[in-house]
Amino acid sequence: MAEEKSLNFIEEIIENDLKSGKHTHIATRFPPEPNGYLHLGHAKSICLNFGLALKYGGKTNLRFDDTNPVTEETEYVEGIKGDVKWLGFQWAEELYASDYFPQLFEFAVTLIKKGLAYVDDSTSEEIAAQKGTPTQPGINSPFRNRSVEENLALFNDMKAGKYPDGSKVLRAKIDMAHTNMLMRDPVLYRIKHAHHHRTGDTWCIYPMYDFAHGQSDSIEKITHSICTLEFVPHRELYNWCIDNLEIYPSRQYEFARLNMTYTMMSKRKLLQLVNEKHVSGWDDPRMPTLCGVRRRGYTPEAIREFCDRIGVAKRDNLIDISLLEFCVREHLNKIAARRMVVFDPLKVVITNYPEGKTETLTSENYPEDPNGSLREMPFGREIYIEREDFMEVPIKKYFRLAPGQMVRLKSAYIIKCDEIIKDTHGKISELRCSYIPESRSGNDTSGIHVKGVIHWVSAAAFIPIEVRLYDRLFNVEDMGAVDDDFRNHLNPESLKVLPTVYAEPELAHAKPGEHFQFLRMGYFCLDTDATTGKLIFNRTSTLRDMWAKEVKK
RNA sequence: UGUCCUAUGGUGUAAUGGUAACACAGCAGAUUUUGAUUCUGCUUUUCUAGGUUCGAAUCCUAGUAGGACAACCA
Repeated sequence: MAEEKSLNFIEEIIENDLKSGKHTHIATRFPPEPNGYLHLGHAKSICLNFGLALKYGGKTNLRFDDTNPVTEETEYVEGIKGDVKWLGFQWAEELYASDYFPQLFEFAVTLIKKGLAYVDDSTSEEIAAQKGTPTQPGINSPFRNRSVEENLALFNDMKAGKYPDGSKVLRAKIDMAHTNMLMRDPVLYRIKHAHHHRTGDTWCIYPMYDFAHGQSDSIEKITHSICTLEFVPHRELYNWCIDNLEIYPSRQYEFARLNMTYTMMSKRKLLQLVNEKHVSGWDDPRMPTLCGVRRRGYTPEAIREFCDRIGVAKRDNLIDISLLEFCVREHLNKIAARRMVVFDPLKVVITNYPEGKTETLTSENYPEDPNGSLREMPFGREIYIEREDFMEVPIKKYFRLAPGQMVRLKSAYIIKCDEIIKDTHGKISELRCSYIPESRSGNDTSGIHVKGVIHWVSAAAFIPIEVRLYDRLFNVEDMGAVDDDFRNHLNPESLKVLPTVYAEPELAHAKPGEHFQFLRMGYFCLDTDATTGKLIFNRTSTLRDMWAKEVKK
């Protein structure tokens, strides 16, 4: 029997609706506005909406909320579709709020005829002033009592393009003293003589979110319209429209959006980072965008697992980014092929290894898998090891290489450090070591046990590659709490490029989309900037590092 | 001096009137040809005050704290 997982509050609502017979099936939707790329916050919503339909045997539409032509572009539509697919979900139908413009126009006419909407000539400043404040009631617009006939004529003229932008709006006629600001005669339609990415120049009036979203849900017979908490006050208006239009009663439910430490999910601010070139683009591997984390090497499996673990509730949250990293490592540990790469090389000459001799050693690609494949690695008299893996004066508990000490070269031999060679500046330029011929991995008969195991590459056969090391984008834990400019908190060390590091030759065959673990260095993947002549790898994530913590103490 | 939403370890999420649990993080230890992985153990929790009840994290009331709402954005 499968372990019973407790339900989140939306699943509870759905199960009750199914049990009570209110619904026989469910329909959800994911409604992005095509004015930017999707980020991890959207991933939470995608996993929720698509996951619910999958779990309860319903369907999920992908609907673009494209009611504002001045900020929306086809480029974003394509990006969003690619991201949803990459995450692993398939929508039932690809739809656009703009498909409903004719229907939405008729809905507006219906409200006018019912005396529930009017054309207002007030300026946006005047309308704002009429609204009042959360603690003070608003006042009626002087145009509030126009006749149905006049409103109808005016609204048709708005549609016909007789008025310039901003000169008139259609407003709902509700209650300027309502405690909910959104119910104080909200704007339903505005004039924008702008080219729309789908409808072109057919329209010069566009519906507002509140007049498009609920009705679109209703048209598609969405049973559970799931959105984030900031739309809670909109629910009253959402229901008002549906009730007065007497259309299919979709219902809105709100959950808390995802917030994460050391990053930021505001699409507006992410766009600013892109435009001001603080990052290389929407898909910069430091960005919390889906295209960014994909380029960085995060897997859809890891992100889905993350979304599953963070849960769904109604209280504000700040998720520790280490949970995301945990999910990424958990998946990558299983699927990443192991390779050896030396970042900061220190030459080692094995003095008792015959000059001119080379041999081929094998090492496992997937050590977690007992039947995993092997790869071949050249070994010779001269190799490079990580400079960090040698200490002239070792600190306590250091069990790597030091004068007179032994260490194992991963999948090769045990070596002992005999001599240090320094350059004229006193910097260590080379190590002279001797190896134990009987200690070869696989048939070690030396009987010697060493605790330290380090990675290495052959000095005669390594290939140069570039690696890009990423760290958190911001150096403040809770970016939601900063009150000055968010750009003041960008982490200047979020990207470190190592143009030439030494990799084992097998890495030359790396293909886009493959994941690797560079032994002891982290998880990496080929960057999209890589060419056949120049291999560039992104560090997806570091490995957990208990030694670094030990050293700090 | 309004309306609405929310309050459980450091961070998240469960417990649906009946022994407060799980994950991440942190700390210790075991294993390890990656100081990784894996395994074991430990630290830490119901906002406050009343009330209902045999029994309250859960229900009620009040308070406190945090968040949302005054775009012709979504």
